[in-house]
Amino acid sequence: MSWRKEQRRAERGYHHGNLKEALLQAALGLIAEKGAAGFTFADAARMAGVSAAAPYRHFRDRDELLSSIAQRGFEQFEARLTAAWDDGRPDTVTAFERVGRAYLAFAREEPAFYNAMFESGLPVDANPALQAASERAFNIIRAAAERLAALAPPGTPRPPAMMMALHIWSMAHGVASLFSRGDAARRKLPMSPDELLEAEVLIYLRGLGFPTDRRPPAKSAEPPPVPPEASSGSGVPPGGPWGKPK
Amino acid sequence: MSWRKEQRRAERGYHHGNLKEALLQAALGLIAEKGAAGFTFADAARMAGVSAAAPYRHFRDRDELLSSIAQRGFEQFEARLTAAWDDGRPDTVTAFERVGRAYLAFAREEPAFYNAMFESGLPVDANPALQAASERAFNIIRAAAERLAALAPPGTPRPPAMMMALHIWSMAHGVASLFSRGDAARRKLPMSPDELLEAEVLIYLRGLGFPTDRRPPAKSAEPPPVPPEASSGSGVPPGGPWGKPK
DNA sequence: CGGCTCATGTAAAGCTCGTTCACATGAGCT
DNA sequence: AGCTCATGTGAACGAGCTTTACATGAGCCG
Repeated sequence: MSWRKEQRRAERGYHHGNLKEALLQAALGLIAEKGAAGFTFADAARMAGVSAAAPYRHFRDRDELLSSIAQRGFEQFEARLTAAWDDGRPDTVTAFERVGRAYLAFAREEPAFYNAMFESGLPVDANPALQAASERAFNIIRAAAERLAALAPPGTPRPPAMMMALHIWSMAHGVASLFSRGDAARRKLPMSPDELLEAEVLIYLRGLGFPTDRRPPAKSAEPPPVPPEASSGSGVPPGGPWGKPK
Repeated sequence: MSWRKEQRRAERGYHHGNLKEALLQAALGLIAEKGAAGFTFADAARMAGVSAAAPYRHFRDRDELLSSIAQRGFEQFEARLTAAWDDGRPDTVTAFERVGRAYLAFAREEPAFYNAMFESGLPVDANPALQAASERAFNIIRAAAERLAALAPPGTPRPPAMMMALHIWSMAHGVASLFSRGDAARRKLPMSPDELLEAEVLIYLRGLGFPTDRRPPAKSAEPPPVPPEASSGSGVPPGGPWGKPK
């Protein structure tokens, strides 16, 4: 069985040339397959065709590899959230919902990153760079919440943007971890995780007094038509975000 | 170092007498300390004062021990949620919020159980007993949501109880995993996880049209934390669930 | 070109863990 | 008293993590 390794060596020489990147890619694949817990340093080395000790030239230990992946994940996460937010276009509520969907999409499409970021149990605050990356990502949600809070219907107390951001984050994370990943996704649900989160966010926003059943006329003024129902007895618009009751 | 084991043996004889339970307790302690990932079968055996092979007389493998703990956790979880719900007394909304707090309290006070149940990555659907226990716990939330849904203000579409239950679950789980456990709890927040979740749930319920600023006249106590200044024009209570804006 | 140096890779070894196996012990029944 | 079987032991295997001493060769300097 040794000819395999010999051949690899023959193909690429004694030095790999790009081992660090190769290890990251290998780890990413392994984590996607078996989870951060199941991934092994040795496997990554094997996959890259080097000895088990080689990775230590590039990462202090297994945790540092995991950390690197998590950090990279937070960066991509931030990028995707930023793109989804698109600076609040075409209107704040629409963009806000798009951020929520982007959160779920990331969790679904990048299970390895998501796992390393949120489910690997590595101490986020141990690595300053990691913590910073994590905060940058959260700040997108926070900035969006800030804009949303500024739209609070007149006459109502303005909700703290930070609180809103934390709420939205917890909803997205809760839905993602419980229903949108791995075998958790196998739970039988009356609706898709995306729909579930969208409804949740909409109901929440309505609870804050935002008009959510209809979008403002796109381009112009944000401070939108407060739905007439808002002044009625219960303040609840007809037809819930979950669609029409059957 | 061997005198240690010898002495243990001398104290308790060849047979432990209650090894299964001792292992469960040991594992619980270890998981609380180092997480489900960090816990080792060997450590549990050591802690119980037996050889590394002894546990295999009581558990097929490490996963089965973890599974047992998770199951026990779900049972305690169910018990606590049931107690908190108290069949909806003194009123549905109050009881509902109490369930939310019980969720967080459990996550905080029983980190080992919570870890095994939700963060250990073990396949819930692999073990039927485990799955059943998990479902029983969820059914408490679901039953509570059912009752709450029945209270939907007249004239509004009744929200699907299942959806409400999933929403509440995701909020509680999201807050618990992000802010209420381990080093995640070290994130600096403008409010406690309990307050965060309570506000989140209240806003959500308000989004569904439930009156949340004041409880229905409970027969007994039910001290109103907020002065009853509720009578602005917009149908939105002044002073959000997050308290007074400063 | 020749030689030096240092980043990068290797092999071997020590440790822990999970797991299995053959064997030991003794509690409880007959 | 003797049997039996559940329960515990020790040794052993393979695998992973990590360190250490050594090997290789790419890039640089004269």
